[in-house]
Amino acid sequence: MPARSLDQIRRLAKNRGFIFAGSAPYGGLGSFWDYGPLGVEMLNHVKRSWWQNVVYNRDDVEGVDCAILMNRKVWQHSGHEATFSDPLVDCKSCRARFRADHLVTDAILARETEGENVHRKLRPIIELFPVSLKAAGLQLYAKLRDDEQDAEREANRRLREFQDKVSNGEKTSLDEFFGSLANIPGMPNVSQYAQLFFFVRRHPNELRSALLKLGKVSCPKCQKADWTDARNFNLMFQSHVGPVEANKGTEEELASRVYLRPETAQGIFMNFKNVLESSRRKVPFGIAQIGKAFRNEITPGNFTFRTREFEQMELEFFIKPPQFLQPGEKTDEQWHEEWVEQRYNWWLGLGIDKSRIRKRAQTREELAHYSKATVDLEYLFPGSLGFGEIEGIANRTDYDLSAHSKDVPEDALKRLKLEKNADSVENLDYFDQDAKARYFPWVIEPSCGATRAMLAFLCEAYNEELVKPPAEADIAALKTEIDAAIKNAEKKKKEAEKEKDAAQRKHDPVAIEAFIRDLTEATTRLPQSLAEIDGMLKDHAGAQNLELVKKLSPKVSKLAEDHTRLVLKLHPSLAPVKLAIFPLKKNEPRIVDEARRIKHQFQHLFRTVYDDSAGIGKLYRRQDEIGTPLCITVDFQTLEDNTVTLRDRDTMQQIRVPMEKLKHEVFHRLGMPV
RNA sequence: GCGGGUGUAGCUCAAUGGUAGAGCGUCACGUUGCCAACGUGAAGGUCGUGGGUUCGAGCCCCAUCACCCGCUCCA
Repeated sequence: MPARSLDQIRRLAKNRGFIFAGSAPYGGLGSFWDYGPLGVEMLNHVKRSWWQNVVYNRDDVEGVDCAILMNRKVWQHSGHEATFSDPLVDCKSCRARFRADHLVTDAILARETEGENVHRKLRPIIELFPVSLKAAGLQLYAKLRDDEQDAEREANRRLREFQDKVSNGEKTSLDEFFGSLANIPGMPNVSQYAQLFFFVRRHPNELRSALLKLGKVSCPKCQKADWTDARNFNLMFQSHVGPVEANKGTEEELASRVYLRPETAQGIFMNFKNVLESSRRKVPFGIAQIGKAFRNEITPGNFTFRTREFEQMELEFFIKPPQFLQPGEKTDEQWHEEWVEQRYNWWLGLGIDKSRIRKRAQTREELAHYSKATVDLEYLFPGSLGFGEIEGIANRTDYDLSAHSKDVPEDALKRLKLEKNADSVENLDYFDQDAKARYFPWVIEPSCGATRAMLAFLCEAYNEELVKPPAEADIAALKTEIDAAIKNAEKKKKEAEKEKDAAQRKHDPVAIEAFIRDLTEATTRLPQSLAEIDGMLKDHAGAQNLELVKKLSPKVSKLAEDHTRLVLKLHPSLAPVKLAIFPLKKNEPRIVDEARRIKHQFQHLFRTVYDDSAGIGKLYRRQDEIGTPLCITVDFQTLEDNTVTLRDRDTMQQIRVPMEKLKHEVFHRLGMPV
């Protein structure tokens, strides 16, 4: 059974030297993580395995490693500078800059407080103003979600119609839009302005721009109502090349500004021609790259799942556009499908269980405008995270290479919604000898997070196994205490239910109920579920602040620790340490010498450790915790017949292996070529 | 971003406003003939950080940071 919470993984990762919080002596820095001795080994293995899968094992892929900093124009023409999130607008009159969504919601609230149409349900929201403006929109959103999901869907549909009208220049107005919302069955009876809160927060810049204009929102600074279109604040980290002291936005500043790449892909596109010519490749072929990427995420979190600095493994696979295909050649759809399968199988091959990984085709609404189709691979992470994207395989058509080229046919520009590129001095196109045609290749892009992959593999490998059953009397006593804890929890639940004011509640009755249900169920599976219950008492949302649970928890922990082992069932190729060698008796020089000799024999091949600092049982458990697949123990018999015991991590079984067959046996079990 | 919660040794957690502790882990020595053995000893803390109240703060107040849970968001 894999990890139940990311907290377990975080603890193990810290204790054993996989992953540490960064800048610890200074209190850390939000969501930056350092990889320790074992972490760097494992991350390297993840990357090497990927490289093996997409580069070595194929005849049609080359690798590159590009600079993290690139000419700013790369990011302008890739679209990143313009379209990376938070919406900003400028006042054309006084050049002040504002968050578009804030402006709109501010204006709405101002009208509300002036007495226009304030509904009673809105009063508590208004009272929050101006401390938590957004909370107002969110509360309405929560209300919609809880009570009227159908209404929300219908409202969204009408909103899209409205947006289309605005962007097509058709005649419409806010009043008309809200009029159309009012007759949706189940729509909460709150004012138009409250509704607006909700929509402004969640919808795109076209709408925000339209609202600014239609709503006649005036500039807080100069009172004029003349706005630029809303555009997105970008999530790219900025830096400067060379010494610059100019103010932001000035010509001098812009001239030296660079961005830390938010994806590695653009470096590949920049080198399309270099690789093509230097490696004498023909389409179809691919270019792979592994490297760091940076995004100034608004909400990082969930351990290493979403961080501002992370590592990507990306492949851009260049193929013929559909119109040049000869009979029998693979279409873009077929290539896409093939890469989805290849990548999916990579995950399965490294031990991800089918029940926890899924392919999910993005819906048409989700697709980026250049993408024809995208399939996400999602892993079922523990706890609240749930299914999270670990890889996306996109069909990017000819968007990227066209976007960076100087001469692109008019019809293609129109189709791709691109402007003519006056900055580029090259055409990233390809002359196809067979088709006797010049074209911009299409691109299939499998893009995988290396650091996310490592997290998924850790979660998948995490196992707490019962190795020896506890005494029946201990189990019986434990059950009695659990019963008491459940009764106590039920009492707290009832107390919480009586308290009508949610803000005054000490407990969340829904969470407690789930906790009681889960705990009751797990208790029936004792003693197998011992470790599970231990974790539940510590991490379950409904277990927080329950007195008896707090008392029970250490007892369960003790019992669990005594009878379970923690083992990372990592695929051998991912395990940070492949082999550990122990002397059975550390005070016997002949045994110690022989163990060290064996370590020396293997250490140049892969990470190998020698350890004699504890009893043999503890030495095994230590290696189990970090996922070492094999342990070798040298004992007295070794001195007589030159054999050692080889112990398997997963089964804990040992066999005797003669020294001359040791290398063969180890290689075989590690899945390495003998 | 919002709401709730938690910050004390590497980890899990104790400690009426009055001398900072336990278990586990780590290290050293001894012992130990295969699955978290034992003995002795040691290291490790300005109690997340900064202010305030007080004769005195781990504990009370304010601020701030980090993390967790639930929403929200999401390359």
